[in-house]
Parts: sequence; C-alpha cells; structure tokens
Amino acid sequence: MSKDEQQRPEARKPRGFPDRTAAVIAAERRLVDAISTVYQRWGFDALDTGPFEYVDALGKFLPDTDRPNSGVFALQDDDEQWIALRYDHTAPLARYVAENWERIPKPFRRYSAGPVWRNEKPGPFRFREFIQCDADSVGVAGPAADAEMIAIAAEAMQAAGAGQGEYVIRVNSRQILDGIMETAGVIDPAQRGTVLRALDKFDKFGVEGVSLLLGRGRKDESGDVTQGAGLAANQIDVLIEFITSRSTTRSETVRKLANSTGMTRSGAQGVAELAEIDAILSALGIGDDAAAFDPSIVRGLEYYTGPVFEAEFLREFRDADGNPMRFGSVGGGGRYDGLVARFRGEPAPATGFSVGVSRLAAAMAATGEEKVQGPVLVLVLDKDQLADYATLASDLRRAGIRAEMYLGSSGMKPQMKYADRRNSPAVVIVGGNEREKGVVTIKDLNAGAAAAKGMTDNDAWRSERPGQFECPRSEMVARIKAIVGQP
RNA sequence: GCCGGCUUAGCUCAGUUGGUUAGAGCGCUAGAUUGUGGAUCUAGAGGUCCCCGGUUCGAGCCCGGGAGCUGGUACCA
Repeated sequence: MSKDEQQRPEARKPRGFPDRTAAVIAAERRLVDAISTVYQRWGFDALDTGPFEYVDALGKFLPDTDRPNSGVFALQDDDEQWIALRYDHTAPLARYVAENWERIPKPFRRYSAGPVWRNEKPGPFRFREFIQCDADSVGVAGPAADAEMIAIAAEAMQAAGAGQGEYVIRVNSRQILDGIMETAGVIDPAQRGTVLRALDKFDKFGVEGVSLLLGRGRKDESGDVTQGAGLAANQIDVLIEFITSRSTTRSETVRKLANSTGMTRSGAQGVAELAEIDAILSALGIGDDAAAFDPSIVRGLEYYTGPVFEAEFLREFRDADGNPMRFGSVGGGGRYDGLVARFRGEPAPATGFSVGVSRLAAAMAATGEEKVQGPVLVLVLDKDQLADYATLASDLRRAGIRAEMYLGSSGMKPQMKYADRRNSPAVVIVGGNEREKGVVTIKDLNAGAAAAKGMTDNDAWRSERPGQFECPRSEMVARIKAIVGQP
C-alpha cells in the first residue's frame, strides 16, 4: 500500500444525515411551500430563529443536563456557555416571545419552516436533521385556539397531498389523562410517566402489549425486557377501558368520557374542553374522519398542558423492495401554557402544530411519486459548430425550457445515454444533413421508449428511429414546448 | 442506551469438512452499428472476503476483541 493510499480518507457519511437527491428536494420544497401557504392564509407571520440556542433556554426538557449532548447536538461557545442546535421550533419561539414580549402584538401568531436536529439513533425515514413546518399562537387561552390549530393541521395535511380519508388528526387532552390516572390511583410522578408512555404504545402493541407495560413488563422480539409500571390488575382495567373508549364520532367519544365513573375535576374540565373543540371543528367543516378524539394519544411528556394532537398519514406506501410501509405520525402539537412563562413568571398560554416534512418527502421520492424531469439536451456532433449548438440551447432556455448543450467529449451514443440517465424529455440533433437543409431533428425520448417497447429486432429499432422527427429551425421551440407539456 | 441478526465485486448474493489461482446474475465499459438511449450477441474492467489479533502446515470459513450496517426495544422535549 502506498503512502498516498494510507493517507487517503474514506468517503463516508455520518449516519442520519442523508444526501438528498433532486427528487427529495423537489418534494420538500413543494411540501414546505404548500403548508406555509396554509399557515400564511390563517394569519400567521413568518419568523425564523437561528439554529442555535443556549442549552438552558432550550429548557428543563433536556433528558440529562449533565450530558448536554444526549438528545441534542451541543457545543461550548468561546465564552464557555453551552449552545445547542434546536430540536424543534417551539422552544426557540418561546425564547423569542419572552425576549421581545413588550414589542410584539398579542396574540402572537407566527410560522416557520426549517431544519431541526436531534442526536438520536436514526432509522428508516428517521433522520438526525429534518425539516419541520411549524405554526404557533402565543397569548391565547381556551379551546377555540386549539380547535383552530386542529383545523389548520387538517388543512396542512390536505395541502401536503393527503386526500379525504388519507389522514386523520387524533386529539386527546392531558387534563383527561391526568384525571384518569388519578382515578386509577396512579399518584407518583415517575410512575405516571411510565404509565403515559405505556398508553402511548396502544397503536403499536394493542390492549395486550399495553396491559403488560402497565403491569409486569413486556418482552420484545429480540428477547429484551421492557420494565413495566407495576400496576395492579384493577388499575390496569381502569386505564385500558379508558384508552379503548374511542367512538367513531367525536361527540359520542365525549359522551362516553363524560359518563365514565369517578371522573376527577381536572378530567371533567378536559372533557368540557373537548366538547367545545368538537363544536368549533364542526362549525369549521372538519368532519369526524378528519379529526377524531382518541384517548390513547399522549405525545411526549413534559411541556404539554392541555389538548394534544397528532397528525397521521394513512396512505400506504411501498418501499424500494415493494414492501408495504405505513407512516404513522407525521406531525403533532398541542397546548403548552408553561413554556413562555418559564422565562417571564407571568402566564403566557400558547398552542401550536408542526409537520415533519422530511420523512414525507423522502417517502414520496422513494416511491417514485416525485420524479424530476431532466433538461432538453442539444447533442454536439461537430466540434467546429459549438457556437451553433450553444445558440440552439440558448433559444430553448429563453423560451423557459430547461436545456443544456452537451459538454463532454464523447460520441453520439454516450450522449444519448447521458440524456437517458438525466431523464431528458427530448434531444436536439443537428449534423451535416440538418445544417444543409436548415432543419433540426428532435427526438422525443419518452415516445421513443414507448414505441421501442414492442420491438425486438435491432435493425428495425435502428431504421425506425421511434419518436424522432425533423422540423424547420423556426419551429424547434414550439415543437419542444409541446413535448415537455409547456404552453 | 439495551437485545438480536448481518458484513465476500458498484448492487443482490453463492462459496462444500479449514486445502491450489474466490464465483454467478444484474449493472458498468467497449465493439458488432458513418449519426441514436431499449433488446440480443461478443469481449473487458472491477476484490483489503469489514478491521485487529489468535489457533493452524494452511483461514473467506474456527476463536477473541473492535467497527459498521440492520431489525426490535427504549428515548423522542
């Protein structure tokens, strides 16, 4: 091995930070654009904060303040203060609002789209950097603001391309969850955390799995055991009955919850809020299929204080190997009344919603739903005619058509292959014959490929030249516009 | 983080009890075709058998350690 080779770095990529292809980027832009438009229309103003925040401003919600790098990406600044990349848009917003409290209008409504970073184990369609599209209202108390947020979430999902029945916003209330835990006799805060996390797994593990997690614990596929909450059978019954009390309509679910025995004061208040949210959603035209009440929704732990909601994309995708894959949650939000107050000591109620754009975009690109059309390619056959080829490409660009002159040094066949790989819609061919006649030859590559499908004989394929035609130079732009579908 | 599986050509994978020069399909490059992306045929290029150490006359294969990938689980503010 030469010295040179020993010093050569290995070309490798840190995991969880995917290289994004043109198809993914196109999907991301389309989603960010569509969702931002919804937020804008509902009266939110754009506001972006920087990528870094002080660790203490990101909050007590860090899992372990002694190890500032677990969960977030943190580093020590010149002045020895710890700063960290934001893990969502909500915490930075709370800091901004607290810092600019005297200047901003209240209620304060803003949206933001941009990357956030989480230092966690990445998985399929789960990244350490991803784009979130976020809307928040600060300074608004009461269920009307939450109902609005839920309606916006539904609109955002539709804007992202989810049709009727392809998505659902599941709604629950932290107050009701607190109430039911009190009823079940779960008092210890640590145990409450374990119980909430167990309830949140209902979607994944069903009644049986959640019961195990609430009781002794559960063994996973690999044989590893998850410690349970250690509840007694009668306590587990109360909680299981609660999370399965979902009905097909919001009003029926509310009725069931209201009638459930031993409901506490906090629980009753939560139920009353859901009833109000239901009424407003109905007035806004949000049906039971678009927004449902689901007692098994929990969403994280620390900062939510009231209604919580989760957006689920129901459409089934297939991965590269053709295996069906479900999305699950692509967004979430809820009421977080304590987050701004943390900085100020006076109440600042708030509610918000966030869509995880990157996962959606990556899946859409993976399923081929998002395909990027390449440029029209002007082939270079005679090296002494470069100026002429450059003019042809320029004429196309001036008409708004994506076009390039071939810049390599290869022959015609490699140029055709290049056009194919770029997913070009067409190539422009001008050789001696065409120049003499004052025409160009245009080859519609998609039409050519379609026509070639039935041909098995090479000579026929050669002589027929499917998808190919000559036209006067003056008609080139118009003919190519027709091929690329541009008016 | 915890538990499991995997790692051989660009990709997907064979590789016998530990035995000479490690294979296939696909892909890639070139030609058959003066100027044509598919198909067919022909030829060619392409390897640190993940890394380090051990056992052995001999290791892709056995043993120990490490790394990476992957699935489950935990965490997900």
